[in-house]
Amino acid sequence: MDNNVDADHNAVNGNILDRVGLVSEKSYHHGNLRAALLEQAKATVREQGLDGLSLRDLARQVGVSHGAPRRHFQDRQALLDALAESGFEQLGAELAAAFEQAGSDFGTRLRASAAAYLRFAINDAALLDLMFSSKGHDADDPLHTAAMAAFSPMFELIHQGQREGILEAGDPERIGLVLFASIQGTAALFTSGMIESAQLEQLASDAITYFVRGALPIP
Amino acid sequence: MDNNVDADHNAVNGNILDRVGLVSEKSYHHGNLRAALLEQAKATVREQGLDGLSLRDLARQVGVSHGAPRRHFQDRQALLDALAESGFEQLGAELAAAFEQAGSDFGTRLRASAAAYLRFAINDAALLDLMFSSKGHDADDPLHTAAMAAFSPMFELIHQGQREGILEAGDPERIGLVLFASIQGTAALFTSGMIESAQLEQLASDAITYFVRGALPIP
DNA sequence: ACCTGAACACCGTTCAAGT
DNA sequence: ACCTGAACACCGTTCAAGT
Repeated sequence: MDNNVDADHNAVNGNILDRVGLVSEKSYHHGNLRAALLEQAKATVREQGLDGLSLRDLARQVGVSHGAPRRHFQDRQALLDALAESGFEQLGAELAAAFEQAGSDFGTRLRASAAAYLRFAINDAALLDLMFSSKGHDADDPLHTAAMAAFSPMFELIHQGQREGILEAGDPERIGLVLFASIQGTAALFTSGMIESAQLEQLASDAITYFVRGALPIP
Repeated sequence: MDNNVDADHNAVNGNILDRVGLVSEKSYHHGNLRAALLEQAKATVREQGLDGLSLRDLARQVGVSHGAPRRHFQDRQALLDALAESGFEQLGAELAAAFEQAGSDFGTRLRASAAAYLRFAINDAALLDLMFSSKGHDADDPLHTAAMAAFSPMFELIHQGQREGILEAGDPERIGLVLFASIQGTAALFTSGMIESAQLEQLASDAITYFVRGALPIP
């Protein structure tokens, strides 16, 4: 086998030995430091919030020197950006899973997807905050792409609703953005403490009902 | 006059001399440091973002030693909380102003208020982020109160819509939260860079249209 | 290619001391 | 009552040196 070429070409994100699990846990010095840092960062943000995250702490917890992370993230902001991006990937996966497990009924799919979104907001409030924080975002920001990819099950759902005559015609992305905003706003009201868990369920239900009614075809 | 008693009772937020403007600009050492810090913090957050805000910098810019802010804000978080609260006060004032200047038509008032909200989001994106950031918020958090107070013109608007038969019956706060979430979500999609300025107007318009349709009485 | 460890400038927080 | 300034522990970033 000529796995040499492959390893050199894409050596950052873990090598074959790691994937097969043949490398001991202390082999951070080769291959998977980037992933380990992100994983630990995510856990820390969940437990301590964004302010509890320090590069030096991270390096300590993962067992490397404080200068090591620099090889994988140019600075703290680069790590936060990567963390946000991986957050969108996870959110997208959970939305897609909820979408698929919900059967084929439009309303059921919509409610299941929204519930998955809000579950993410509840479990990883600080991460969701980071994902929607206002940094200098260019138009072709990878985060923009990741966010739209994550929400793509919702856009697909809009398309289904249109095919079935439940939703009005029009650009599915334009209509989907209204749904996106509504769900994200609901999540934000909860993570920021404006509403309690008890009100969240009611608000989420209302938001979806209003959206569906609002997007009804005008007959 | 016995203004001694009054001054002692409420000496933090500037004294009579300040209000009348009889105190020179270098009199920070007496009375208005807290307000000066908040004002400078708001400007810095607007120009540099939240990460550009440092207590020591603030103290420097205001012309006071780095230990001085502690007299008015126990720690950095306390200053951020106060900043968020003052942000809600400003947002509330701007919503109320837009509400009043919009005449008496329900739709006009609704669009004007939403536009004012989004104007705030555009001008002070980082501040809005801070206002909705996920810290440890109790149920009786002053921020919760400030947010609801800020949005109260919207709740009043819901009430008007119900009186005029444009909106369905029900708890105005419950219905208003759907509108709140929708507008805040729209703002978040913009401040986080998910949509561009060009799309913002379209999304805002759609969000309001869908809300009004969604909250229509079911005849 | 990846990691270490010293060095630097900066920060938040505390606290005795000043007025 | 309010502010100063030294002190402390910690942080992000840089960079020569190691393997």
